[in-house]
Amino acid sequence: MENSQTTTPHTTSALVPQPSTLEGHHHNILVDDHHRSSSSGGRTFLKSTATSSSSPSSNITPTTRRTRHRVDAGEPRGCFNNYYSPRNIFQNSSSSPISTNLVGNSSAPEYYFQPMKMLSDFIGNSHSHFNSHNNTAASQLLLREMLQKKKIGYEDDVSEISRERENQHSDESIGCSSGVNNNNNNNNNNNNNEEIKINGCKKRKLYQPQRSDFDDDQEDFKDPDDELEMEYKHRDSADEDEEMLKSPMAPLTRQLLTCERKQIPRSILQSWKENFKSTLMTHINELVDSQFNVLFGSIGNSLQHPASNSHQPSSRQQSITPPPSSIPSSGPSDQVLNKNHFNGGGSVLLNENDKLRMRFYRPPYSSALAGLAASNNRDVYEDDGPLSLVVTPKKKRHKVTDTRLTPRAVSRLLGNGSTPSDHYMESTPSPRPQMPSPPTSVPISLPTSVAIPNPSLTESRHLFAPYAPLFNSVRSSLESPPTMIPHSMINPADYVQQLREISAAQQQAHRDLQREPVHQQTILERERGGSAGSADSGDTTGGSFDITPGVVYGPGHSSSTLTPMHLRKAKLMFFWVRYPSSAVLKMYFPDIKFNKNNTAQLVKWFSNFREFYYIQMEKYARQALSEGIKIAEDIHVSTENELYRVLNLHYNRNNHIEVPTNFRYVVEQTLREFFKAIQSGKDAEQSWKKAIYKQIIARLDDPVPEYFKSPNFLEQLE
DNA sequence: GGGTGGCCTG
DNA sequence: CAGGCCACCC
Repeated sequence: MENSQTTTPHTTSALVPQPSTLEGHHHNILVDDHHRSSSSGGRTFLKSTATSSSSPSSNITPTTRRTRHRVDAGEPRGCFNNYYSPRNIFQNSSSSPISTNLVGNSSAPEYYFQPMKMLSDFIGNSHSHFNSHNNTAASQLLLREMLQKKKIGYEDDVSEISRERENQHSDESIGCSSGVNNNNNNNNNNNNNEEIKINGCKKRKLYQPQRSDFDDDQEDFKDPDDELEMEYKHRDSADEDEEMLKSPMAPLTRQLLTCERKQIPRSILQSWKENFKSTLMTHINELVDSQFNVLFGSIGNSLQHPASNSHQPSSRQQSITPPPSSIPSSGPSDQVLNKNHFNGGGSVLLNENDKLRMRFYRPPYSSALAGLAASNNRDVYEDDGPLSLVVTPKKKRHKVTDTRLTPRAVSRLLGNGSTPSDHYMESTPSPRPQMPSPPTSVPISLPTSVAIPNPSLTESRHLFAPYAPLFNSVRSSLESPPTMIPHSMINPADYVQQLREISAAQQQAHRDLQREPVHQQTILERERGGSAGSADSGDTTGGSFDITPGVVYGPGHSSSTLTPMHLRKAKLMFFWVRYPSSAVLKMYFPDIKFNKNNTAQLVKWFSNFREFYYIQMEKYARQALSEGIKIAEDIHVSTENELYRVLNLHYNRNNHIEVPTNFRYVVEQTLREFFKAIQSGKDAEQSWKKAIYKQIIARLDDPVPEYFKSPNFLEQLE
């Protein structure tokens, strides 16, 4: 089939833009850019009215309004906008929280996430701790607790505090107003809403099960508040060992230390030890205090003392830290904070390992605290619709994955088995550069683009085990024995957490049961539990399941989690079907235990695939038109065409399979249809694409090969 | 009213 | 890719 069409090179090139051709036509090349930048091919509803877009001869009807005129869902007002561009394609990469996952995925697994829990424990413990020792006034306790929670919120983003302040500045008098008036630079209008709008979104996430705040944090490495992270890490790193040895969990601590020693220069450890004992508690207390003060400061001094007093029964530190204004309060911790203040500033104290960890490890503190604070605030301020300043933890997007880099590729990158500490590059959107992998024992991470599962990282190991050789290999080389010390504990910061957690384990029980790391058994039960168990209950505030969506106990066990591998598979399926029904999809993912959410997710994937597909179609159709093609039949798509390559790159990036020949035909037909529609000016109509979608494209679906149903298929994808 | 699919946005 | 929204369909 191809032959017939490709036989006439000149024709082909003329029709479907090919690189070489494009160069010749400067004009054409620009088309993309115009579209890209103006996001308009013709009508831009959003951005500009009559963008200068030089778009081809085709009319550009400046439809100024952005109102949705769609006659039919989806078939919009012909928006020519939003051509996908590399930028669009990669745009998320920088913000992808996935990077975190990588760590877990490759070898660090669930351990990695414990810090979050520990953090929560820590916090919780602190609370109870305080409370238990101060029964003086119930009211005070309550208030204190509230405050503390709030504080925690602040703490969450130490670095963000300033930001928060700016935002919430208006209400220094947090007391009553904090929850009400503040928070909202963003949500001024939302105060009245029952539902909390987060960044304009008030609905729960459909695909990403609601995750506890903690979990959320775990995943995201990338919070805006890097500084904060730095601060905490730093602070912690500066201190910790000895205390640990004396703690109840000494044995564990020792283990950790041992581990650490392997990585860290002795000298560093020594210094840590020396500093640790004297500073550990101080840091902790100060941390708490400073946060308290932040709150108190805004609320009023009157509360300050009681709080601080109640604080530490042991009264290790009574010092009252400076008011909010000087957030980084005085004291050791402050110094650290200041030092870290940034971008390298803190590096002074860091050795390579530290740095590494800093990248890999996301201190539970920040986000976790924020999350906790948020949740707590809800409790406390039940009546207040709006949440306190701290609240609105930004929703993190959990992109299932980016399969640009195959596991194999990763393994190649890994080479010796050490990790490509790609996190250094995590902000780089581009395809993973091959980084020499620093020999690190610490959290090993894979490039963010490596498939990491969705939220449910905790189970990544299990998830991938059956499928990806890569992961197995990685694990074999990198993964520690079962007894492996949690990576999370490697970082001194974690020690603190751990301490707190253990020492106060009992007290927190009431609160974070739901946050508990889910035991596999539990998970399994949940999954079996049917609807409830599945990540469905998105509504529930806690939606805890998402955390560990699906655990694969081994081949043959189904999971409710769609992994990057599944995504890859879905993309490949797109070569056959553009409009698969959910029923069909379910058939082809026998290893998935479907529920409402993951079904929707899968369907959404195809929707996204189509979107990309159609965007490309329109784009190239217009190019063809601009190149002077008069007859749709003159358009031929060969496997060499740029369009084809782009599509292949998108759906079959690593050439996992040979693209079915029919796909080329489908592409060609689609392109022609778009071309004809544009040529005839139909694109001026509201839903001009709809006809193409339904009458043409949807009918070109082919049956997906049976082998896609094979449980081994994913493995074959590597 | 639920399901579906497209558009827009991040 | 995901979230949200919306319009359509049944």
